[in-house]
Amino acid sequence: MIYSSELIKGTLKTIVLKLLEDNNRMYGYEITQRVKELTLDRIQITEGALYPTLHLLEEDGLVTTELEYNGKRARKYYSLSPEGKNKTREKVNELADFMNTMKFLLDIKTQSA
Amino acid sequence: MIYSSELIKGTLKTIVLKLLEDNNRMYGYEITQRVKELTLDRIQITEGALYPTLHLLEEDGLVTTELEYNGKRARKYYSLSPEGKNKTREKVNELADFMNTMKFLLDIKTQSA
DNA sequence: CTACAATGCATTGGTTTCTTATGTATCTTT
DNA sequence: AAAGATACATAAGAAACCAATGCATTGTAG
Repeated sequence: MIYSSELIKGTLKTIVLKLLEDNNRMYGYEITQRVKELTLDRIQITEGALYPTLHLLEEDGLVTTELEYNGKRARKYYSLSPEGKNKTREKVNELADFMNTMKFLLDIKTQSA
Repeated sequence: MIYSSELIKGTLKTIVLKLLEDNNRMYGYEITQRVKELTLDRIQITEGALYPTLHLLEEDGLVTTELEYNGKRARKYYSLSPEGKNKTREKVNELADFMNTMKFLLDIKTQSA
């Protein structure tokens, strides 16, 4: 099962922040592969979605970047800033809370009216 | 806590289908109120989001409608069609599966590389 | 050794989906 | 009588993602 793209909308930023929290620093392509691997191909982040998101996180001061070369090939490493770490906790908590609410909603069996 | 709107993106259709499955038939305004009530105000569906969604479900043949009058005030009741019932199961299962995956992703503590 | 796949960055145009605002009308409460 | 709640709906715009494309380097299969 590959999740319909609409489901992933709204969670991408949180996923990226969480991965950065766990891995200290990562580059873009690595993030797409890690997510694909961790979710057994169920979530496939496209580059057209990821790069704008990373750039936005940088603009917002949530991540810092370091450009490094592996031979001639450039890699842009992203790391959480202190604000980014706080934001990550916020977003993860919010998502966890949201999932509990949704779980409740989806389990409702009888109406009250 | 009121969830940031981006979180709700992509789940609205599933929420509506699930409510209709549980309640047999409902009208639009009732759906907004029921969701608000069930989620203790955490999820507030705006009418600008709900009505287009309901119309789309109808176009897709997932719901049928009956216009009824309570005095002079019209209410448009929505009910799941047989296809709508199948679709509801699909969407609910997909969302449940997605939430499990997200839960796993958010709990990851160490990197593999 | 050469073509193809994978790695790695990025942008652009378009679509979907939601938000905000507005509009109309009825019913209820103060 | 006014204000708020009920009940429908649409329109303009923004946000976020997708699909496609582009460029360049590195690894691999034939």
